[in-house]
Amino acid sequence: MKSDNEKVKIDGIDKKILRFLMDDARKPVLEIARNIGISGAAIHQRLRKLEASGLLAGSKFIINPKIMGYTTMAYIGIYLDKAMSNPIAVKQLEKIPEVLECHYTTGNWSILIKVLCRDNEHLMQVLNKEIQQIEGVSRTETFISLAQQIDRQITI
Amino acid sequence: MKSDNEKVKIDGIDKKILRFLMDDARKPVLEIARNIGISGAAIHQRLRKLEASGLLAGSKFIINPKIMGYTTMAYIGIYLDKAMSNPIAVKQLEKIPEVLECHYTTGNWSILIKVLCRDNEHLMQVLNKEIQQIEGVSRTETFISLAQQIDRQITI
DNA sequence: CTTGAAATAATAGAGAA
DNA sequence: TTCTCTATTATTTCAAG
Repeated sequence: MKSDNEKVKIDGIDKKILRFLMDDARKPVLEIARNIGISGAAIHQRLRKLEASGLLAGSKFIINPKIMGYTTMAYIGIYLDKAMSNPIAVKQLEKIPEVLECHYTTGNWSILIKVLCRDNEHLMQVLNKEIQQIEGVSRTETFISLAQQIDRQITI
Repeated sequence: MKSDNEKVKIDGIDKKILRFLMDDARKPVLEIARNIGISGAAIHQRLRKLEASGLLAGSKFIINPKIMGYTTMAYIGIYLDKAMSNPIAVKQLEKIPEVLECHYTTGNWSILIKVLCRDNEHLMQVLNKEIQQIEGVSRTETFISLAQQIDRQITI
């Protein structure tokens, strides 16, 4: 694994491989091989290299939260008291399963989080009974995502 | 595929399978089978059911943008003129590859987007030469993510 | 859900362009 | 180096119980 900020050079074949797998992590290597016209072993070797470079950070099954009854997504900007250190707050946020992302941000807030809840009532409970209860949280601003209209990774 | 808001019932075995695959989409079904003590074919059958239910929305290879030289992530709140319809703006945003997410939100802004850029200068260019140039965009507020401290999917 | 068989894929090693 | 070819092992997938 290279140091996290070191750029890696990838060629057109690498890009083709990555585009296939970013779209479907379970696509068989041999199928990709047939598509782009080199041997499966070559793809395999390239994938090992890409993995060693740190560029490949694993793979995930994507599940549709709506089917599980989770239909309310929101961003919440959190103001922390000066005395409250960010890492301690993050540790508390980690314990709340509805918190999917947490960013240490410039601007108004100390922290910006993304939460996923079943409905607005559930969101209200998470806000009042979980997030507001964290010591050092002084105020929050909530933005409900009525629709997520774009969702993608970096373009290769 | 069930209608998008219909809940699906999954049992403990489904949950175990999903937890494995949400963490590593390429984990062999037989390996999961050995882990949880049922046959590979049973897992296969369950996965087909979960896929048919719409709960499984595919799989993705995750790539580490830092290794590609993309180190600046930011959220941008966008104010739209009343005359500007959201779908038209979204169509323009889709053309900007640095825009990874786009949410139609309640609250101050009409739109909240997530962008990924190489550095702050690149972010500035995307802001000034791409986003601000979209017709109907009156003002923006940018929040740079200094660190993403949590990043996960819904807990099963 | 299981078994068992057939088709397909992953992977390692040797050697050529 | 990066590829191809080949052989071995492992996995996927299907049909039947």
